[in-house]
Amino acid sequence: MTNIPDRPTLDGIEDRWAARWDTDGTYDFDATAVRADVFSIDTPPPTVSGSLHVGHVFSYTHTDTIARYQRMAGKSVFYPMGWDDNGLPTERRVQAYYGVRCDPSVPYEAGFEPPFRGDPPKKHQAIPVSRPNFLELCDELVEIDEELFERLFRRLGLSVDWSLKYATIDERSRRVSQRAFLRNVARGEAYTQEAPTLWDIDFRTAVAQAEIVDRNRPGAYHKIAFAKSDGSGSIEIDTTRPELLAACVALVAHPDDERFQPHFGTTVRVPIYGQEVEVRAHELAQPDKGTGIAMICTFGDTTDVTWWRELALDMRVIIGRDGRILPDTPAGVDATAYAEIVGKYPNQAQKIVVDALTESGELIGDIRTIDHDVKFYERGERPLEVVTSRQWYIRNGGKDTDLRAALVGRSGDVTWHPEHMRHRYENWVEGLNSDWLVSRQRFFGVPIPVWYRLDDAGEPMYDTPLVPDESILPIDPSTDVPDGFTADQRDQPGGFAGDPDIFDTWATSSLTPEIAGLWEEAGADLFDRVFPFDMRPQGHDIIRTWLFSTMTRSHHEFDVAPWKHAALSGWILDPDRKKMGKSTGNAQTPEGMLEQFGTDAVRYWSASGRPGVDTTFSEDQMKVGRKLANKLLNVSKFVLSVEPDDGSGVDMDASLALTVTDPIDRSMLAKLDAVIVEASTGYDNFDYARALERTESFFWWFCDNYVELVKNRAYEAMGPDAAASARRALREALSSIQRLFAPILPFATEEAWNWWNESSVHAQSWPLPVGLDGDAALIDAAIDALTLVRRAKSEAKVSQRADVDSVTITAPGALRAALEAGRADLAAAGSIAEITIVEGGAGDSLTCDVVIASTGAG
RNA sequence: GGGCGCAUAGCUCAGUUGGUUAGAGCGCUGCCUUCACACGGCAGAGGUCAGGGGUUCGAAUCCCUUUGCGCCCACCA
Repeated sequence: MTNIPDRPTLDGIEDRWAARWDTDGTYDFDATAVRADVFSIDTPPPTVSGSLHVGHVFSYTHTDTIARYQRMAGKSVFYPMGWDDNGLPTERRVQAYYGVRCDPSVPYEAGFEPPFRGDPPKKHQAIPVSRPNFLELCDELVEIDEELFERLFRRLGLSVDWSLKYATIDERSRRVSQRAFLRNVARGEAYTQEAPTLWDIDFRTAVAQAEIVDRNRPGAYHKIAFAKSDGSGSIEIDTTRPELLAACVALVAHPDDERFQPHFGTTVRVPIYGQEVEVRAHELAQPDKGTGIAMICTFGDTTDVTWWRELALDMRVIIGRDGRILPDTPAGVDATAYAEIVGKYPNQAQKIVVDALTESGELIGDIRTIDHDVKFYERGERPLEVVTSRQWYIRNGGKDTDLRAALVGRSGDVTWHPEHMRHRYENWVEGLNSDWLVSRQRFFGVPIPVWYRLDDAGEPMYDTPLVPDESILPIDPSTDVPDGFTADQRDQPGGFAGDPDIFDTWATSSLTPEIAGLWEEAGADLFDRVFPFDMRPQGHDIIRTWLFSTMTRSHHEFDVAPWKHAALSGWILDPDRKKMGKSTGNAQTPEGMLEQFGTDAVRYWSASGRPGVDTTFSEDQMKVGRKLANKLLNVSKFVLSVEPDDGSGVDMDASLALTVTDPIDRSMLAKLDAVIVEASTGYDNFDYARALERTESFFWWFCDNYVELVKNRAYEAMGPDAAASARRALREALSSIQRLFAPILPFATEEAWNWWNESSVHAQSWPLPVGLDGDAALIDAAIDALTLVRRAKSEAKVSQRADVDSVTITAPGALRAALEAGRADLAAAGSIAEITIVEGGAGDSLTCDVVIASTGAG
């Protein structure tokens, strides 16, 4: 029955069992299961640019433990994997990998060969390639990356059903993304608008509020005098951006500020450039900032946008989409002065303007350097500018208090793990101030599936976009032609034009439940079996992006939250408690860690990080995990090496209650029952760490105490019935222990399980309490006594095997019965010739007087 | 400025409705090559539970407060 190696080992078990699970389909989803029998997971699709890092291993392990538990608890687990491969990260990686850049004006070249495949030299000048060629290279590279990712995730033992794979750029994702968007358009939840937006000048694309981060940068206050137009003196303002003087359209102070009330409605002359601008009043102006009066430029920051809109000001645009000063002189601005800064970047223009101000005497006092926060695109390298452009938006409550309140309320549809993460979501939604900008002026992404009629002047008619029928999705409006038009009408007056933009990656990944669940896909009946999903696992850093955007789409489309539970993972911290960075040591790459410690050891470390809690990277914890996995193999070997019914004549198929007769064994099983309940409760609450802690704690106690105590009896030192009780209890406990550890240590448990079983441990049912009427506390007395005997031997510096002539245990009455029950086991475990139990002491404390045999004491 | 979290042994962390003497692992010290395991076992040392105040018969746990650390958001002329 058993097939136990002489020397159990963890080496090589990953490859062996991962391959076996794959061929056996151990983790296949049962697509016929009804909703009530399904546990569905909205797996985070990792960005496939670059490489996987320790954080991936950490958080994906958390999800996998829950998936494995739910599977064993009887659910058909829908656990797909997706790759987030569309969008800017891939474009950047393609540029760096092949040494190219996308230039839509370049014609397509069939059979194009990039100058490099990996690691172009640093000084290499990127060569321009056509958009279709660029997209081909994107497809090529993501395929390479995705293979790498899949290999690592398999090595990590994720119990994913790999047949449920998707990529956010694949045809299905494009179709789902476009379908959902078109429905948003039809219901008025998506709209297009020309407006000032934050703009990255390097990537030349608009960015959304959720992708903006503050970075602290040095800046400087410049005090500048604006002469009153009527010659009655001047007004001084402080600005950090003097280079925008040419874009100045007004000054603004608070309406209650008595210093400036006399000036409201009057005009001043802008230094150097000469345009006349009005002094205005607005509550957003802060009397205690700078000189209390600010210049408004179109546009220096988002406050300027607010003032420009609410005060109905003129526009003087000077910064272009590439971040350089535009060639055309704005109205009212001195052309000669303006020519000095044309074509410069803002920092270059600033020097020129400051020099001119210094020369003219309009720069007052010294420039005062400061550190201040500046808005950046989270992937960007230069500060964002505000640029006016036409963009698509999806309503998310940023401009609509009712919708905002509804989306805040959706938080209540979800159980958060840990609970306090709810606040992150609610705070973010409550603080929104704009709708969700979903269009991007980039290349590798899902095309926005609309066209525009062109009027007789060739101008697009944006208010009435032409939309495709859902049945032909996905489309690419740059090559597909709308109904009622012919290809030669493209970009012709009276014809049509395709929308040139793509969706931001979040606009597609906000639909992962719909993509993975085959929402509205032809012939599929999956969606109703999995939606709303049971679980959304993700990092807490992307609550404002992925979690919120998924919620928004589901709210619009289904009027329900897309999942029942949100499980938020923490960060990985360096051992010095700083953010995990590049460090030395091969163990800090996922591959190196898995190689050095073994998968189960790394998973053990991951699972010891409690949900939502930042966790220190700890090789020590991985060593402990390896020790645990090793111990599991060895104790399994021991338990299984004691044949269950070896010549005893005892019926091992009889009920547990009939075979397990010894109160000590029943006591152990009662403890195990409690652990099973606690571990199950932990997993039910998405707290794998608690389940692990309870299981592990019991396991070490089981090995160190119970096994040592009953070992001799199991060897049949006290007769067949006594042995049968111990053997049966040992096997019962082993079976439960292997299953309890299976979600955390899938490889070691599978290895040991297969020594005595035919099928995978991961296909077994989750252990249930056996419910024998054992007294969990009973065994503690015997173990306390055993510990005292061990201590006596340790202090006498003799072997634990040394013979003991006699032990006199002094214990209060309440414990004496318990000691009697364990008396024989204790004598055998401690090699004790004679045990005397006498009345004494109080509570549950006992003392031992140990007389070690003189012979053999050394 | 608003919100959230954290603070327990040298280190990493448990300690779920308040309940005897605050636990584990690592590290450290000593002992034991023992018939599951030397990738081992046994034992030991080590803590004013961040500080202060309060509630209670009883507080690491509940309340108030101070300090320190971290995160999110807002403001950024």
